[in-house]
Amino acid sequence: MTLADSAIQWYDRNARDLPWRVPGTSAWAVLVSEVMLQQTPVIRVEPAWHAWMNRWPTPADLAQDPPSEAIRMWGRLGYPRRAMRLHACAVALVERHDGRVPDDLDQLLALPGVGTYTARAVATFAYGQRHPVVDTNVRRVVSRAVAGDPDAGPATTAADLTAMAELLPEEPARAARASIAFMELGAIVCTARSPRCTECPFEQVCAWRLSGAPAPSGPTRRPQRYAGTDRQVRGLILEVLRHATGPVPRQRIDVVWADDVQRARALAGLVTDGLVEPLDSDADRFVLAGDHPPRYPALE
DNA sequence: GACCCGTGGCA
DNA sequence: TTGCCAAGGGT
Repeated sequence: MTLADSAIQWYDRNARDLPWRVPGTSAWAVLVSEVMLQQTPVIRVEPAWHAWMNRWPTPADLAQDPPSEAIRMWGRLGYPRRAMRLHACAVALVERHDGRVPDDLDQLLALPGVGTYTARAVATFAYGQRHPVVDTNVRRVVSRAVAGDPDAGPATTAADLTAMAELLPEEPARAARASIAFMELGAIVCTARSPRCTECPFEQVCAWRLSGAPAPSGPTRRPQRYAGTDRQVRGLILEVLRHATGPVPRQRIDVVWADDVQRARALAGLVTDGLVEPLDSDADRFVLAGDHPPRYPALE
């Protein structure tokens, strides 16, 4: 039995019940789930995904609202640039693809916020095509089971895709199932910390396990700080703007962080990224992108 | 390839 | 308590 076979067998008995896996889920719904799942845990994505799909069932629905609404709906999922790109993606789908999600890999890749992983995930899970789909889970599982390494090193896209391609069954539907099975395995059994090897279908064949499951050696990747970074300051500023019902005076932003230089840099970054817009030329009021106050009809 | 981009939960 | 980590993408 191949690795893919045993992974699929395990998946059939142990897969989580996730709403975007329900047969018949639209490609748009799959795409939204994939973008939300970029660096955000399933447990936090699930309610947000339901709310999002309920409000914007199709790309056209989202494209009709301003980016600010997408940023607000994004809530505290983190990396709000993803919300903005998902909105831009909806606009692109309307403009270039008649409001539908394309099934072509290159067309998917050309969409805002859609990279190597997400394009392949949509083509595979929404359209049943045969592509290697490699995320952090797959890289870890393959790294351990096949290469015998405790952890995958830095992502090397081409090599990762090649490695996974060799494990895929020929039949597309079964290849897709193998990919989701590897991902699920990495998510709930072959975890980064304290893997549950006794529950793993690869227990008897895993190269890492067979070599005694050595701990990772040498320096791992450098830790990601958060406290005190620009990211924290950006988060605090955006938090204020998300809850605002109108233009926010600079004074209300000034109070979220004491360091003038860092605060100004963070705000400028948000503007550069297109998440925030200065409302006036002297930049003393701010809004979320596209969130302009009503104007006097006489001026229109 | 290195670095930047949020947020929260858990060991 | 705090470091680690979570279905990446863009520059």
